[in-house]
Amino acid sequence: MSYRVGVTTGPGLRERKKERTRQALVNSALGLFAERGYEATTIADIAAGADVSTRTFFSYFPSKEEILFADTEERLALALAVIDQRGPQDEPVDVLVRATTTIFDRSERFAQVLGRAAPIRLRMLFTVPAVQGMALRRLLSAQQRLAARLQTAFPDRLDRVEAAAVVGALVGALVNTMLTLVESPEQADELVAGGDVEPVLAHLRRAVDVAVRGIAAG
Amino acid sequence: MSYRVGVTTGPGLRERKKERTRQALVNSALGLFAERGYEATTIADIAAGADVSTRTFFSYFPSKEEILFADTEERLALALAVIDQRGPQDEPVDVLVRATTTIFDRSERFAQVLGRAAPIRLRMLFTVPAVQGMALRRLLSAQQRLAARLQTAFPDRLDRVEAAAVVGALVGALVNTMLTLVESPEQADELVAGGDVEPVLAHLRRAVDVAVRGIAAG
DNA sequence: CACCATCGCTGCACTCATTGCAATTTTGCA
DNA sequence: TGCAAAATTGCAATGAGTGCAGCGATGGTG
Repeated sequence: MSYRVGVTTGPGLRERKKERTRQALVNSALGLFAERGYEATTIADIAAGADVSTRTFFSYFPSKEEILFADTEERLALALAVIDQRGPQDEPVDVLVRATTTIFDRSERFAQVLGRAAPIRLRMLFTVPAVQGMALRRLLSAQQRLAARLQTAFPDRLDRVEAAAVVGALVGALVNTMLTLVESPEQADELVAGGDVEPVLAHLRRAVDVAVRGIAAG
Repeated sequence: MSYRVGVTTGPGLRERKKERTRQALVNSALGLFAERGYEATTIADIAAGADVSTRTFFSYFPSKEEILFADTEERLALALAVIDQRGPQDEPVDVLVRATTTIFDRSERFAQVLGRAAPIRLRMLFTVPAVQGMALRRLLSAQQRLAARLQTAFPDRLDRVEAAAVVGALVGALVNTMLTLVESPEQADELVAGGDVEPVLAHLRRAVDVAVRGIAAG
């Protein structure tokens, strides 16, 4: 058993290759989804496009849906980090709103900075039930993690239940509002394609406001 | 073309037979799910248990998941009705909370009055991703309908976006809290099997409170 | 009552996602 | 160079879901 001292041995060839294959799969999938649509693309197609066997696809992603969410973990991590960096004067709300809008800013929001995945995913969200289901399951799990982290950041302001309720209220308001504003894949496409984003954002701000000030505040 | 006057001709034989088959399918499915679990039950099994062909299953339910939700429409209708019956003095919050707790009372809450479906569904919710996804999709759609109805009930208090935000906040808080409180299928089983429900309800009341008074109220 | 247009049920063939298994190939390291 | 672990692959099988065409039951109609 020898130790690797001195040299910064990055990830070995194995790791790098694996990462490349992963990327190839994601690229292949996104390309095909965008071109022919989700249903019309088989896993065999995706694998072929990445030069691996069909069977190998499943050692990278457990299902066809998952590949559309390959980038989300990292975005959640970003939001969690925002929570960790609470200032001493911050209220839980401040931090949470900041974290949440970070996600929205960098994701379901509109193309520019975004990777390729988000716009395609957004479209599939409207057209493929399985994808919508997966998105919602991930959203719920993300909420749980946000709540846990928020509670950690404010140990003497919140208990677990309060944290969950707070996160749920904010995210719930945002999501339901978003769905009300953007009802069809066409509208989604339009926004992604650089439509006028401001009115949507304005409404989302109102949604945040409702959650923050309470339903009763009307 | 003749008119059916006088006699109250109920649904014809065709309809009645169809309804019976539908019930048979639901019963068969629930029985098998409870007995062997969801994955271990094939659609062929379900169909066999209802004395119809496999193919016929799909003319009643579009997918295996759907059969677990055969009873939900009616419960949503109940909640919508509660909204319609707003009193002149009611605030939107009052009505909404009343409607929402109606749903919780009669469903994901605990066995007693409930049909057979709810407890089984609750268990599958934790163990079968596809079922969870379906549940969340339905929940979102229910939120949209609740929002629309609430807006109709308070035309000059709410616009569509506010209504969506309000409903989203309340339901979001409830759902995320619920998930925090009940984390495993075992806990769910326990509650359904008549465990002590009061502490859970107490927490849910706090969640409602958070949503009503606002995240900031801490 | 006989007749016909629907409607529902069924079997069949097919596509595709997903999984377990066993054989083979690649990579990391001694 | 040589071996053990890890990754890739092909193969076979299961099960969900769909389109299609034939067949019998049902509900009027004359």
